[in-house]
Amino acid sequence: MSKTTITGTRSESVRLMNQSVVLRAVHLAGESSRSMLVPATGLTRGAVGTIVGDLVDLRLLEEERAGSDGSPGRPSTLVRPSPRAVVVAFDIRVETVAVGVFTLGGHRLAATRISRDHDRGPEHTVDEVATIARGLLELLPPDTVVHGVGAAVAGLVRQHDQLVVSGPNLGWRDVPIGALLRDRLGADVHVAVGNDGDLGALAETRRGAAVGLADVVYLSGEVGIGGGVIAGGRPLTGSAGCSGEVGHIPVNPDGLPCNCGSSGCWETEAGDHALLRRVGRSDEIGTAAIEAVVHDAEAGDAAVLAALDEHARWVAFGLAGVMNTFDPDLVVLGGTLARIHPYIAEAVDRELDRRVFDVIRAHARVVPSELGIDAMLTGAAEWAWESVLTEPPRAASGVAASTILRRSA
Amino acid sequence: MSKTTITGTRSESVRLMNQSVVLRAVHLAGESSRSMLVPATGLTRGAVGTIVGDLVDLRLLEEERAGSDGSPGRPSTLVRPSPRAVVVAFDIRVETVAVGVFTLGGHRLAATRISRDHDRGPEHTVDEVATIARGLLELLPPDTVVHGVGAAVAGLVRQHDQLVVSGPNLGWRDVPIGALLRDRLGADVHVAVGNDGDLGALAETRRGAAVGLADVVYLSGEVGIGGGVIAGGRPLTGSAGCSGEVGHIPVNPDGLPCNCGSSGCWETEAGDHALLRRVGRSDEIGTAAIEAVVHDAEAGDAAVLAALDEHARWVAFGLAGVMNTFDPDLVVLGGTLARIHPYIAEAVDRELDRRVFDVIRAHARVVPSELGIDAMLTGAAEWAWESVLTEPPRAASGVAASTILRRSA
DNA sequence: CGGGTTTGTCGCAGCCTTGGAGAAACCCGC
DNA sequence: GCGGGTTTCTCCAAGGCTGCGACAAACCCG
Repeated sequence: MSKTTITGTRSESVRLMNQSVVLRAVHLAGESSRSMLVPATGLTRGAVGTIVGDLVDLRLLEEERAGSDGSPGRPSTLVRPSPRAVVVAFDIRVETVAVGVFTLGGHRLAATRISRDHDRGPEHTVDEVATIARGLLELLPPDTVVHGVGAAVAGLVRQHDQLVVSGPNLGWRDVPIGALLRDRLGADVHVAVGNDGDLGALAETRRGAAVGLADVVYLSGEVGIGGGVIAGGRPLTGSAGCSGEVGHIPVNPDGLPCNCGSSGCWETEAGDHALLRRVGRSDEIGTAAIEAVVHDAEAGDAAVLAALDEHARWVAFGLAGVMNTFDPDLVVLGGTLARIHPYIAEAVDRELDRRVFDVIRAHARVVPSELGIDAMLTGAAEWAWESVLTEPPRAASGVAASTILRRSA
Repeated sequence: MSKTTITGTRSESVRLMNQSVVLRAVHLAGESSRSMLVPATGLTRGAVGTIVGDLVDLRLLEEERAGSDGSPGRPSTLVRPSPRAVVVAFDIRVETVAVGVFTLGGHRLAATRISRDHDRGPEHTVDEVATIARGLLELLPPDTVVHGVGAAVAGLVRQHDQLVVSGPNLGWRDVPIGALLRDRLGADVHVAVGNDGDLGALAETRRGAAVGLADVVYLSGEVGIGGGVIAGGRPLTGSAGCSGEVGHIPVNPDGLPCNCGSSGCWETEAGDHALLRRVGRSDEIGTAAIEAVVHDAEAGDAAVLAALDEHARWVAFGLAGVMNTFDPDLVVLGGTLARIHPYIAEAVDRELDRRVFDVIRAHARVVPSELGIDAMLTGAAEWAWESVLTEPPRAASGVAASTILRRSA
């Protein structure tokens, strides 16, 4: 049960907060100059100077004397994320798994995606991704420091013990994914696990279609419909960290049974299965089947287009509820919803015009994802960085990449 | 469009934040001792001492040397909210309007509720409530200071201009309620306006069934179904301040038209009209009609009980979506939903067991409101205090009650 | 009257800000 | 091409504010 607590600020935490603010600013904006950080953080030149110094000492940032940029005045020192400070990100979804290494600032140094073996358990999946991660780390300079591990999982993640409580589409149940990854990569590495929808939302607000926006809803449609919400600039977590499961809003009293145990959930009407059902291909599954539908739509197949129109109405039916609930700046559609967006956008908009409050509709746009399939992986990296971003001195407990290589060998 | 900004902490703002923390602690806990405030705020004795001194100077708190309380040691100085520091709260709903005066700490000094004249416009309503407020203030000591005005309105409130954009059940549209109240009470008084559901949620987390909980959903069923959400300890606002309209989640593709322009909204299936329709009394409206239904249920009327059972399924149908969306600690039912709770609780629970994820269901309870009809008024007071709680020095710009009496005469 | 507890006060350390000196680049006029 | 003026940035020392810790005093109880 989550409780609210209020805590006073002690003077030592002022420095901590300002380190966090400066580091976050560089992380979000990428390479900056000291003088750009002054207005961005609201601190003075002096404070920025010492704090950047701290962060350089922690090997999180690098400074470089800049050459002239053509403008008058002395050029400001450049500040950039260190390319030796990285996190490892995992994206574990139904059909594929992906591994990536990301620097502070969100630059992707390397990434691999492979198809997932459905028949074997979570341990096998963890072994596989850990092996890939090792392979990626081997290619990096030996002084690279891993500051954390992030994992996006297509299932409900209970935050306090990082347990995948339920991943119906993965076939997982009560999988201690956080502990498994930690065991496989070294007990002292910091692991952050999140729901795929939540991390997709995080990624799109940091690196994608919703950069800088405070109220964002992300919808991923892979097999089911996952959701993630950024509210007031912060990820919505809920009591156990399981919020944002908008795919399981009941929308059809006469609907089909859902994997979750309920029936008539939004994802049973607006997910992949529903789409394939509507085009009369209930026996097919997976990305290939969806691609075939998109291909036929592109070719102008009237039956498919009609099915997409019907599908759009269901997408909008649920989306209207989500928008009236959250009053977002932006709704980002990922996965299948992004893929079919061109063919459903008009019908969705029409339905939303009718069902969403005018005040909300007036400013809320619905756009396809910018990050596409990489949203979750990017989000996992952002999630992994979060711990260092809030408390930069933790960077001191980062683990040398070489240590992880020895451990997992 | 809401944007995220990050700002560094300057040393002067530390004091501000700590004043806010101490004041908030006293506001929430009521009379405390200095020594109790030390663990509650995480500050040291010295800091608490000087900060309490500041707040006493601002006439927000009072100190009193305590007598012995039986425990060993020197009794700690008592700290309590000043009974002279008040806010005025308004609750404007469909059938009635209410006015109250609340001290810091949430104590209600006086309150009045009258029925609302449906046929006259918002200006008339504002005149009426302002007159009542004047009457209540006249009864208070002349050195009373009004630190703000809060209003709960049964409609969508756009925060940036405090406009009631849409209050279909009130018959209001684009009413500048904030400006009207300010004009009527004096231009220098701080006015905070909020949606009734949002303020109900605030009230229940501060003074009602959800005290101290971080993730709470409040549902008010008067004519429609209003909602309010506290997420991560903070009220969910959304981009324009119009979030939490869960009553307008579409739940029935074949549903009836809704006042909002859509159809099949949750409130068309779980609101008062739907209940009366199910018991075959579509021609009746209002609290009296609902009371009659409750009376018949109490008497064991089989048809009414069956209708309530059907109603319960619709209540749970929408509620399941809300719970999967927010993963709350607690759902608080207000208004009609609280009134009929005894007759629907079992059926609602059964349906939720089936439709809500187990992890969420395991900790989320559904309870009737503790504050009842006063929830919105209490929430309006809390909302009014919010500005002073965040920045205590603003108390210096409170307005003497006598000034308001002169102004509005 | 002694033990235990709480409070107030004082010096110390940490953090940020201010303001001035100095450095580095640009522009312009000679 | 060169030097002065301008702009912008960095660095440094002084100053103010804050919270922290330790001590002594105040207070209650047995």
